[in-house]
Amino acid sequence: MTISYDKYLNDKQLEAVLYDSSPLLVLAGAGSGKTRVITYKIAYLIDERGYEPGQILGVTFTNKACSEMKDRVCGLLGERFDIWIRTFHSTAARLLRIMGKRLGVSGDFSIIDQKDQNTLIGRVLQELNLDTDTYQPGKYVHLINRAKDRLLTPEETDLSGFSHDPVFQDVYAGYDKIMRSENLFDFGDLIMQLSKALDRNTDVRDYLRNRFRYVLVDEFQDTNHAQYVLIKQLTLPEGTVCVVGDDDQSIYGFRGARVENILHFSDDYRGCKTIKLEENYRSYQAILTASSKVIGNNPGRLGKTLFTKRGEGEKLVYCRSHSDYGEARYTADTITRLVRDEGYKFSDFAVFYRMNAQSRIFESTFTRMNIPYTVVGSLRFYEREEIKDILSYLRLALNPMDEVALRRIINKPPRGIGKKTLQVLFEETIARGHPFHDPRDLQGAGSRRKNLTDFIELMIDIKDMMDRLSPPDAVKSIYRRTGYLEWLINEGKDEKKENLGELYNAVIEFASSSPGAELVDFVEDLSLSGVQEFELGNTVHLITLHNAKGLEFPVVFMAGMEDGIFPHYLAGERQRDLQEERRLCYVGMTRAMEKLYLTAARQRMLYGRTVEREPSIFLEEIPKDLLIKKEGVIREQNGRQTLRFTGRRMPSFNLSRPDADDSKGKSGRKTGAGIKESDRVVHEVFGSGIVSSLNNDIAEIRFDDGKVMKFMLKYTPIRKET
DNA sequence: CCAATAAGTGTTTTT
DNA sequence: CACTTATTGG
Repeated sequence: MTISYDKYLNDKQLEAVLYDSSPLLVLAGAGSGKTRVITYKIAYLIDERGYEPGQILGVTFTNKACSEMKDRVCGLLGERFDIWIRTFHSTAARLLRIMGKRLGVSGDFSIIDQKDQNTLIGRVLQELNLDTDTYQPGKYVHLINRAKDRLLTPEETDLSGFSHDPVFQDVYAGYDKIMRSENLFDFGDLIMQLSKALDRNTDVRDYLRNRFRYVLVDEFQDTNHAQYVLIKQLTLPEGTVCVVGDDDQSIYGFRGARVENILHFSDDYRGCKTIKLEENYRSYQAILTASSKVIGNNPGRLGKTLFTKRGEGEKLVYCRSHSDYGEARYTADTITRLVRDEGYKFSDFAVFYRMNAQSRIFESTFTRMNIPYTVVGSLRFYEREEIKDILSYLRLALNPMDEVALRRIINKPPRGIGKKTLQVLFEETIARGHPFHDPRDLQGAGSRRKNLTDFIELMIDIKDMMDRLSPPDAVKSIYRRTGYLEWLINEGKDEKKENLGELYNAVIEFASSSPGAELVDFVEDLSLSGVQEFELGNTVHLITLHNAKGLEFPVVFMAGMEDGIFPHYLAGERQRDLQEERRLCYVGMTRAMEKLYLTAARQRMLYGRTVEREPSIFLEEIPKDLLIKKEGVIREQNGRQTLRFTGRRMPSFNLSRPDADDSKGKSGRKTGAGIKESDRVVHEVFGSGIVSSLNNDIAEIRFDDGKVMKFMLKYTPIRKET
């Protein structure tokens, strides 16, 4: 089958898809069809270059990006479960689990998150007799994570170049000792341990090089040193690799990302080819010009200039209100007006903010104004107490050395096991290097001993249930056997009870989407915060700027455009940090397709007190002739206070909507709408066919050449035949 | 051991 | 403000 790639890609995109005679660096500007290039490239490699699906590895950063890429590849190629499309961390975790034996690494580790790290560091500090006031656990968690990003182990002789903290090395060593003895991995370990293990076992490294013949890396500007080294280990010297990124969208420096990796790429991969994608299919020109001006204040950029053929579009609007409430009110009013007068749906809007705490005022205001909304990703599912608790039961059953999990749930629900009894258990088991449930060793504990033996029995039962029952049944049994569900009911914790229901649903979903998978795999997914996002429906999205990357919306509000919030005051002094804030601003602005509103408040409630705020410096960087300024003020009217906004409303140009008729299909948005069973359709790649069945958004299509394939309709580039 | 209450504290972004 | 930790009394 020959795909007519040139029909669906512009010249640069096409070049990037077809080029495979040396390593490839694609500098993809915002909205330039980056994901489209990656997915078509995968299709090209398989269809034209003789790669087996299983020989391709696609690496992304977030679970969201990962599932989108999976879906889009699925839309293009049908279901191909054997293509590895995973996040960095899940790739590493999976490889460690599969290859653990050959790598000399225990494959059944548990994964701990930052909160767990914090409590663990707390214990280390206690053991070292350091008081947690002067030596803050959080600081050491951060330092340890950054060290791991740079592949620095605690054995490193020269950590002085990394941190001058006098006790850092001791804390790191103490932390590492516990991690190893309890068989725990943090996020940094997943990458670092794998990389180090591949260095020690070059046979495995060579095996993997051969297995993953072509590697694609998305959001390359967000890779840290360790991740880049890992990529090099997997792809050098052959260099069958394609990395895609945008130095202007690097916003994860605070967790070790190095934009420099893009700059070094051509040094490490000699003869590498660079292709820039600068045509933007998302936004009107006014939005692009304004955001280009802002990002233009950053020095040392590789330099791209985005352009669009879509036309100038409307000016940006900046509204400064008297308070945070006024800001929310202005946003709500504008949304209501645009829905009423210009035919927008609620799902066309997004409100971006710098800190999660900013969402509250929007939530309450939107509720009052009857605007449906969804807060995206603020309290991640797995971070909820009850979810982590159940997860800890599973973790502990799988890894009896996992003291972090043990401490968490041993008395939840209350089992009469307090500090003293716990101490006895530790002294007799884990401290001696035994799993906690080794019954040989349980001597002390006096009258509380029964409580402990009961608990040990409980955990053995849980392990047994996990081995015997299907994942959903096992989880349900654990709810009951632990007494956890009953406890929640008795305590009247309805919401938590609901969440356990959701967790159960997620397990069912998991079991049906990957048949044969075990609870271990689910635990791993959950630990890496990979829970499927539920359908958002027709709602306004409230979302942090960081989470907004990769998304797009017809109308965007950027809230809290105030000095101290954005740029955030903690990013203040260092120029590096300010530049990252500016890139964050750029990312936010370039999410907008049609209308972009920037809002601020003169004063707002922050941490319990009201503070005065000046406008963000980024506002001054937007050309004046592209910005309409408004002011929200309180007016006394008939003794009542009302809110008014100065400045004229923008004239409604009623421009054609970008995705109204995207006949060239190059923007890759919005596909498969309104398709029914037995419709004749044209698939962008495979040509004409008929929909032979359709359920749950999965369409089976019988193509005219007799081929039958299944597609996820939401992302499949098809339309009705005309 | 545990639940309830009081005092205290530290505030970004996320795999 | 919201969340964590320390203290108290049962």
